[in-house]
Amino acid sequence: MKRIAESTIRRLSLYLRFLEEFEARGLATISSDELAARGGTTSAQVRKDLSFFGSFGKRGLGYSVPELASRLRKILGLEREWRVIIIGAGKIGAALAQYHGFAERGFRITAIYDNDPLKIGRNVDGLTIRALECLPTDRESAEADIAVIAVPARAAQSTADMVVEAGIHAIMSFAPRRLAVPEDVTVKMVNMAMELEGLSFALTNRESA
Amino acid sequence: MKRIAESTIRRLSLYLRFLEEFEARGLATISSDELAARGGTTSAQVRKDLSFFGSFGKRGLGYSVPELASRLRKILGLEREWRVIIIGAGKIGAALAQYHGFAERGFRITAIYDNDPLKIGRNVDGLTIRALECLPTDRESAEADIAVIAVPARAAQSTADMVVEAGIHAIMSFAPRRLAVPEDVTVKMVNMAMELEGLSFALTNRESA
DNA sequence: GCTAACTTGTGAAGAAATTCACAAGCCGCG
DNA sequence: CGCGGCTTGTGAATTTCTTCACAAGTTAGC
Repeated sequence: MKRIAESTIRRLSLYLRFLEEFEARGLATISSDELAARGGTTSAQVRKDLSFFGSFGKRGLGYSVPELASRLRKILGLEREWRVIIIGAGKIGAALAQYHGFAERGFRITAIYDNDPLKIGRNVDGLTIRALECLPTDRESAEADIAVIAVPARAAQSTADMVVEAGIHAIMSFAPRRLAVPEDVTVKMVNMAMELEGLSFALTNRESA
Repeated sequence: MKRIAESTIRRLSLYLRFLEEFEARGLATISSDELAARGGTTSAQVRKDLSFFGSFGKRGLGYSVPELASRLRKILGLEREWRVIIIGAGKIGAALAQYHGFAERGFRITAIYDNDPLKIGRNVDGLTIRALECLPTDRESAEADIAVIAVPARAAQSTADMVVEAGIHAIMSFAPRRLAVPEDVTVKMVNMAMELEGLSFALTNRESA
């Protein structure tokens, strides 16, 4: 299978959300044009994105909403539950642990770690913060699919090493730096401050302003 | 000025972080190669990114750390403070309001709104949650530079309309859908669940797995 | 002041992503 | 059953982004 662009996956994820809305409203079919309008893209883009995975539509008619939704869930791997551990119980880590939106989409948080003795043992939304040094031997981390790294930037690489050692193959990192990992480990960097800086740039460089 | 790619801006933002680290450590100069290594890119990419804005380096020597940092801050518009309002005091909105990391980078949260009577009047980290209907007349929203939209997806568009009406030109939205706005308004969509789905895809489609 | 070792800045080449454009297929109606 | 109106799927064209490669400039050492 050819390598799929990250932007394609991001869009598939978005299409799925629109389909879920349509599903809830009981609509039977949808055209690439309607999907595109909601996603802010073009119908050709929608069809091209889908074409990497097969042909799911009917010419002249469009796509069956429930069928396409189901196919996308399968493609994105959302038919199962994923177990997520959070490392770092600071502002970001704690906020994520308390945010229930992920569980609703099949990402269950199973443990949260920190290395601050003042935090260890405390409770965050039903989860007890554990000592980071327990990570290598914990059942939860051994069974986890995804690790969220929410530690200070300088500790990010050593944390990533630990996570890789524990056999986890997917990392979502909030630290603004590249993490060196084996190539069978996928890293996604997330950083809201950087997004805000993108807006700051846009505001600063507007025509008028 | 030629249109600058979003990916370029994102990288500039990242370079700036590395420069700040180097600055703190007192290093005087850095080469494009060193910046690239930390950012997971190539030296040519770093130089190309910078070249859109001028030439800041010295051949044979590299870049002056404090000077390049200062230039990047200027390019990104980070020499001033930006006023941010948050709309939606649910899980995400409240978490953002309590997260002090933004203020540290010059994004000061000046108000938070909700339309739930049960939430209005409550306090979140020193800010009183205000009624959404006050937004059009509030001084804070009139003076705000950036609006964070953290409301349910179905309310996102009407919220965006309100924000645009209030004269705000930059929106960070957590709702997974395209927002229709005038072209002098910049929208950035952020969605952690979609990022997680990207990891889910990667895990599902690994060679071995 | 000359040479050797570096590093930038940038056109040109190459790769990747997006858009175009149209043949092929489906449906409904008379 | 044939025609008209739609919509998909996909090669080709186009646009955008990244990488290459090298001239030009800088410093350090002798």
